[in-house]
Order: sequence, then C-alpha cells, then structure tokens
Amino acid sequence: MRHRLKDVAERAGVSVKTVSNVVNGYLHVRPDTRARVEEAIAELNYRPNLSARNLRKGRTGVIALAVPELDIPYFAELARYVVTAAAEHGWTVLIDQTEGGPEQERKAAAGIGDHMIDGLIFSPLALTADDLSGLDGTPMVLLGERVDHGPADHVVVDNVAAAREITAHLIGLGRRRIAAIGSQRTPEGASARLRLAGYTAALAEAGIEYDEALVAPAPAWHRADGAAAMRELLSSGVRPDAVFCFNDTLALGALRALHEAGLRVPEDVAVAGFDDIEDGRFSIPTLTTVAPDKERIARLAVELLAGRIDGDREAPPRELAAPYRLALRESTTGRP
Amino acid sequence: MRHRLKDVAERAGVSVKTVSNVVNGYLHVRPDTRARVEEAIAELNYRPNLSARNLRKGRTGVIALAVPELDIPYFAELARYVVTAAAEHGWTVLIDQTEGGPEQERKAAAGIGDHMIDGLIFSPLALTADDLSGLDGTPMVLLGERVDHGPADHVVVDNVAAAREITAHLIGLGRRRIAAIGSQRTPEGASARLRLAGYTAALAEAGIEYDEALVAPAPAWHRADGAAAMRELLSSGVRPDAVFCFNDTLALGALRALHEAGLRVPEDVAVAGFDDIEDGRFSIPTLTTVAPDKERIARLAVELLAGRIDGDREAPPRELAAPYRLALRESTTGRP
DNA sequence: TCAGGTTTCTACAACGTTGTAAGCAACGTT
DNA sequence: AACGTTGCTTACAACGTTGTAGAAACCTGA
Repeated sequence: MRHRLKDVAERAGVSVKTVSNVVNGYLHVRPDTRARVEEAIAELNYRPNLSARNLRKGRTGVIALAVPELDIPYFAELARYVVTAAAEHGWTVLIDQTEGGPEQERKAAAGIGDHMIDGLIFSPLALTADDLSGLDGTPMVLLGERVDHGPADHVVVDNVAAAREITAHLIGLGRRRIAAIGSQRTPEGASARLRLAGYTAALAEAGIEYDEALVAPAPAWHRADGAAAMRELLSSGVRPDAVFCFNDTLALGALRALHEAGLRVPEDVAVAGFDDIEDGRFSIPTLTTVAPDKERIARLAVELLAGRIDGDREAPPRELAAPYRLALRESTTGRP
Repeated sequence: MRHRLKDVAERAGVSVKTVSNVVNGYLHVRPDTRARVEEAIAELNYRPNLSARNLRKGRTGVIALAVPELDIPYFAELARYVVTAAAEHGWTVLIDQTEGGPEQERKAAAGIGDHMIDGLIFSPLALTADDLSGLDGTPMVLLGERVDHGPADHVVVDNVAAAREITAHLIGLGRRRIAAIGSQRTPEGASARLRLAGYTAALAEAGIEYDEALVAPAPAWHRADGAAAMRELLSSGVRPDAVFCFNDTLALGALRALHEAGLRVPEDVAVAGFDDIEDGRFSIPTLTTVAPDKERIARLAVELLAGRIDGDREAPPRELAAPYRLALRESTTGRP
C-alpha cells in the first residue's frame, strides 16, 4: 500500500516529473494542475521515498552525532542542543554511542553507514589524529579536545584555563590541600590531562606545592568512580580540604562518599566539578562547576559542518572556541 | 574520490555483479576471483552506497526510537539499552526527540523520514489511539502506557500495580499523610493518571482517606517541577510524612526542597520515586524507587519490532509486559 | 563419450527519484 | 507574419545497487 510518483501521476493525468515538481515546490506549475496533483497526493497518501531521493541527490539530510555514552548527562544535554541546531538546517540527527572504545570510535569516524550521513559531529575519547587521517569521505567536526594537527574542524573549550580558574576559586576560599579526582594515564585521557594541567598551573601560581598523593585516578568518569576515588583519598589519610573533580558525575559520587564519611560540604571539604549538568543544580549541596556553553558548542559545530557540507571541502581546518563560565554554588561557597 | 562497484569491477577485471557478490558474501565465487576483487576493494577503499542498496532492497537497516526528551535520564538509559538490543539485530538506531508535543509526536509516528526507517519504537506522551490509526506504513512498537485498543504492538509496565506497591511500602512504614507529586490533567498525563490510580488504590486498601490537598500537580516531570511542588505542599500546611513522586527527577527535586526547608529524609518525610535512574543511587539520601526492567523493555520492544518487520504485518497487535521491582533505599528506610 | 548436474560468472532490468534538455503553447514585439 | 520570450509540461537518462535468468565452464558417473 505504498505509492510512488508514478501512481500519483497516473491518477492526476500528468507526467511523473510534474508530480515531482509539485512535491518539490517548483514554481512553474499551473494552479489547476498543481491542485489536481495535490489532490491525488492526498488521496493516495503519497510520501516520497527518501532512499531514492538520496540516491539521486547524493545527500541524505542526516548528520550523525557520535558520543561516548548517552546516559552521561553531559552528552545527553549536548545531544539535545545539537538536535535543535541541526533541525534549523533541516537535518535529522543520528545519535551514535561509541562507548568510548577505540574500535567503536574508529567505526563511527569511518562514517556509520557511510553514505548514510552527510556529516559527522564527533566527541572522541580514544582517537588520535592518526586515526582520523585517511578519512576522505564525510565532513566531520570534532568536539572537545584538540586532536593535534588533526585534519578536521574543531569546536574547543579551553580546558586548561577553565580547570585553572576553578582551582583558583578553591584556593581563593583559603583551601590549601586541594585534591583532584579523575586523572587518567590512558590515551583516552586527553580531557583528564588538560584538566590536570590546569589544576597544577593554579597550584603553582598560588605557590602551593603539588602533592601527588592528592591526585586520584578514575578509570571512568561515572558517579561510582567518583565515590570510590573519594573513599580512597579519605582512607589514605591525606585529609584534603577541597576536591576538584574532573567532571560533575565524579563530583556527585564524591559528595556521596563525603556524606557517608560524615564530612560536611563545604565546611570540611569544598567540592567542585566540571560540565554543569542539571543534577548539580539540585544535588545536596548544589554543585560548583565549570559551565561550558553547551548550546554554543552545538551551534558552532553544526555551523562548521554546514560550511563543509555545502562549501569548500578542501579549505584548511577551522577551530572555534566555545566560552565557559564558573557556576559557584553551595558545594564551595555554602550559599546557593 | 568516492568509488562504485563499477570502479572495483574494472580494476579487478570482473563484472559489477561479481563484485556485489563478493561484498555480500555470496558463496559461489572462485577463491582467486574473490581475492582479486577484495584487493581492488581495499586499494580503492570502496564502501557500498547505502542509499542505493536501500532503494534496491526496500530496507534501510535503521530503526527509530522516539522519546520525549533525551536529557531525562530515564529515556537516556532506555535509549542505551535499545541501541544495544538493536545492534544485535544489525540495526542502527535513529533517536528522535519529540519534546512531548502532540504535533512533534504525530510527525514522529508518521515516520521521521518515512522510507528512511524500517520501524519505530515510540514512547508517546501526548498521542492517543486515534492519532495512530491511519498509519499504514512503518511497523511500530509502543512503550509504556497502553493506548487503548491501539493498532500497534506494546511493551507495557504495570504502572498501577507498581504505584500501588510503592505506596503500600510507605504505608507499611507507618506513614499516614502520604502526598503525591506529579499529577496532570492534560491528555499527555496518561502515566500520571495510572500512577495516581495506584496511589489511591493503596490508600483505599489501607483504609486511609484520600485527601486531595496532598496531591500536587506538576506541569512537567523535571527536578525543578518536583522542587516547586514540594515547596507548595510544605507552605500549604498539609504536613505530609511521606511523598510518592511519579518519577525520580521529581523526587530529586522534592529532596532538594525538603532539604532547604530543613526537614530530614526519611525521619520527617519519606520520599519515593519511579524509574530507578542512576542519580537516585547516589543522591543524598539515596532514593527508594520503582525499578522497571529497562533492559527487558528495550529487548522486548526490539523483538516485537523485528517480528513485524520480518514477519506478518497484519497479525493482531501483541502486548508484552515488562517486570519491575521495588528498590528500597535511604529515602524511605534510612538504610542504604 | 555424453547427459545432467553444479559452480562460476555475467547482462539486464529494476528500485523511485530528479536534472537536463527539449517540446509546445500562448503571448507580446517588431 | 515572423520572431523571440516566457510559462508549463514532458521524455529520457542517470544515481549505485541487487535479483533474475541464463550462459559458459567445469565436474560427475554411466
């Protein structure tokens, strides 16, 4: 019960192409012909076959967004903004979960179903520049960390500066034994490295000695990892008076562990995160964090991609920076 | 720089169809021919054009998942399970945000890009059975609420029974002034109606009189709405000793409002939610909730859809129930 | 040796759409 | 009356793939 242009054409007594013209809003169609065609379309409940249209046009109207995990609130929030921004360009977004694994990411970068998408917005964890070269095909925009000298467009947030600022905020509160949670030595840990660099820079500026015992690794950046790392820190006896967690879910886990240990936040230990996810605005206490402008990130990414898709594919890669700000809340200031 | 079967065929000195046969793993290809073709494929970095394949086969290998909002953790977690289950069937999942609006939902139900997807898993808020009739095209599976006598397959969770059980749990703790947060009068409020029905049923069973002043509406089911509703309840002077929130984000908002009001959970007010999102396992206090088996829901939905796509499209609609359990945590029991 | 199969490969025709080029009116201009 | 212009419509040929049908080569066993 699926109809084609041909069926509509026969019913309306015109050529297939005329129906196509009506469907595509072509100007020079006589009003009465148009009416007849539209009637036939309605009667048959005709809808164009997108596969055929795509084949003919070489465009699918679909872009992909590849993120490590959808149930990490940061990526879910980002996804929402990307969907909105893409809709304004008439694109549908195919969301792809890479699970952060190098193999999965490579597959995503290679193009999902390849000809299935017009472009790709990609938030990589494990990939390096090498993995990305040799992708002749689909236009791509990278989010987040800079893959050095990568061949693709980028939307970056200055992780080092942001981490430095929020650490400086903790120092400004008079804290001196500031722990960090979330360090990673794996190649996936690009964000971790940058945020750690910001943290150490802030310490150095304030003349506070870097103490490795205060830096806790976290294999992933989930709540459970944050809680575990915090418990580890507490039981190791290093007695921090503040913690900078490399993302908000880690921080929420840390809050939980501190609560269980009977410590007060921020009186005993101040806690800061990174990402500004919605949970942090309602947690107890509310969470001080770095708030990257997610909407801006999404919008810039979509625009860069649009530029590639419609424009010059050989132009040198562009890099746009998205702003961030500090959101100071109860977990450091004690005030909402 | 994009190659077609024809290019590979020329390079390997065989026909186009032979290359196609190699690509599709057709059996009867001589090993040396196969090798030659594979070499050519590798040299040219050939990848099939999916639009063309889809056109020819009438299948796209893509199913859509339409949910109200991706940044509601419940849906994000569900999406993840759906993606996993679909991958086992070789499908890619296109995630569509309907924003819960009737118009958007109708559009989603009508099929995203129509021929673009083989099937649709749909978690409707606003749609009724009427909106769904007249969809001859794409196979569809509905999640959650029963759209009465709807024409499509369903995966349901017994909302009434679950709500009754968790309310009974609160009653079992000795609470008598049990508030409910999340009621809705709009047509979108199907879940709300069912959960409210479970709540009142439990009260009736225990011989507790239903008090309308204890039932707080919530326009949406976000944290902010839960917090607002809780503040409203507290300031209205009804003095509840327990609250059943119709989902977890509402409950997290309520926890926040109770905290701000200086009330202890669960000593002064016990709090229960619905959905078992990850946040609730780390919140302070951790959240008692109804835990629907999301993985099961996703798996059943994908299987129902597979049945429609590969099998009999005219078979009568099926309805499968997914189990749930109560997750009792600090917010009612005081113990983790 | 040959009939009858099996294996291996190919030509052709779709799938449903749109760009191109061209045809045919009807019109205004010279 | 001849001409170009404009508006409307159409036939045809792609887009890149795969199913069908069949040809050619190769086996097998009598």
